[in-house]
Amino acid sequence: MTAERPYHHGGLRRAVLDAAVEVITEHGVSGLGLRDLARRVGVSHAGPVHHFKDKAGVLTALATEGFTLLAEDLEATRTAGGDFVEVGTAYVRFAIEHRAHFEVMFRPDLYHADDPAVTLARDRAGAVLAGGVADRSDPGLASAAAWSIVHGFATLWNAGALTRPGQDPVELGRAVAGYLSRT
Amino acid sequence: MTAERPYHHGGLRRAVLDAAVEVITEHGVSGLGLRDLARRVGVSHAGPVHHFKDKAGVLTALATEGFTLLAEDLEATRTAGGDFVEVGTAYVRFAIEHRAHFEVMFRPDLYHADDPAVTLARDRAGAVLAGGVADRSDPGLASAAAWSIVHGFATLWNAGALTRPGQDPVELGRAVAGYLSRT
DNA sequence: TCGCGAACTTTACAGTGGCAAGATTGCCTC
DNA sequence: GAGGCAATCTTGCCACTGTAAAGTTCGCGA
Repeated sequence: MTAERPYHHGGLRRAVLDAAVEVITEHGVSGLGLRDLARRVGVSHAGPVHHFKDKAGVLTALATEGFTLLAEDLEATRTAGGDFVEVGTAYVRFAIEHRAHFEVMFRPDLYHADDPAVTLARDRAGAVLAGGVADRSDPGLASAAAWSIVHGFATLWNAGALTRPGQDPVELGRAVAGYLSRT
Repeated sequence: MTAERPYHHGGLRRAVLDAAVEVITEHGVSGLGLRDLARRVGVSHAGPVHHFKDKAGVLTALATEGFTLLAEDLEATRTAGGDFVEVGTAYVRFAIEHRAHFEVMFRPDLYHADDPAVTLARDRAGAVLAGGVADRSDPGLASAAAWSIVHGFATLWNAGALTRPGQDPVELGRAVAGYLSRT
């Protein structure tokens, strides 16, 4: 014991973000506290401020990270030759595996939504989503429908509104997404 | 002036709920404060406690009210002979017109989700949603898909992720819901 | 008329987010 | 190696929040 922690933490930023993910996954974003995060990481209550400025700053960083991860996931399945159902399934998988990130990403009232980094990441993810629909008559509408069905499924599942006993949510999501492509 | 307010407010419960809707609509549920609500209504900061017990109690009441209103809307359009697209459109309309209620309803970490009144109202709304699908092969899956697409559209719209210049969201929602019924 | 319970107020306390000023450290330059 | 500088972290503070407990006012039925 007596692991005298050094004055400089080293990876404070990363540690705070990880702790935030843990808290949000367990208690929801409403249970997030800046001081509590600092305690978990073993740092004084104002430690994180230097890296994030705000509580909203922490969530901004989380949202940015989330959109970036999502964009990478979607781009990967797309370039691997995946059709809409595959990309939609990847969307659902992301929402379930990165529940904390996902929850923050679509609550722009919680973070600095006009931050350059986050808007960039969001646009990148949006571009993949918009470009993957087959309907040529009204691409905007078709992509809205596609986004809606996978996003709705993911949201409802994470809110606990869709629980089906003993069913894998990702496979269920794939089946739901499949409903749209039978056109 | 000097409208000496009486010791007893009279309709405190209703007034607090209305104020909460106003605050959430403007600043999101993260901007909601119990003391702020009391101030807006013109009552001491502990006034609302007697009616709601908690801050979560206020949100529980709001969620209950929301699910009840939604159930009534959906039942009405159903009994008026509406098909899935009509019921789905009603769902979207509700989410947009009662944005504050809708935002709270699907954030069970914010309120007492196991409260008897709210579970009752939620089940009632759920029953209407589950019973309105045409697909006989797998009704559960079909209703999940139906719920997902309208819920996703409503959520994304309210989050500001789907803005189309000068388009009526309800009509857009109807078009999106229509994508699913072309089976 | 009286009293009882519901509705509201007052007071108090622990905890929160944000800010300012100070302490500590690694690093870069000479 | 020595000195200085900027990044990093701490301490102390303030206004504010939610919640609990005890006191005050009022409507209403016996």
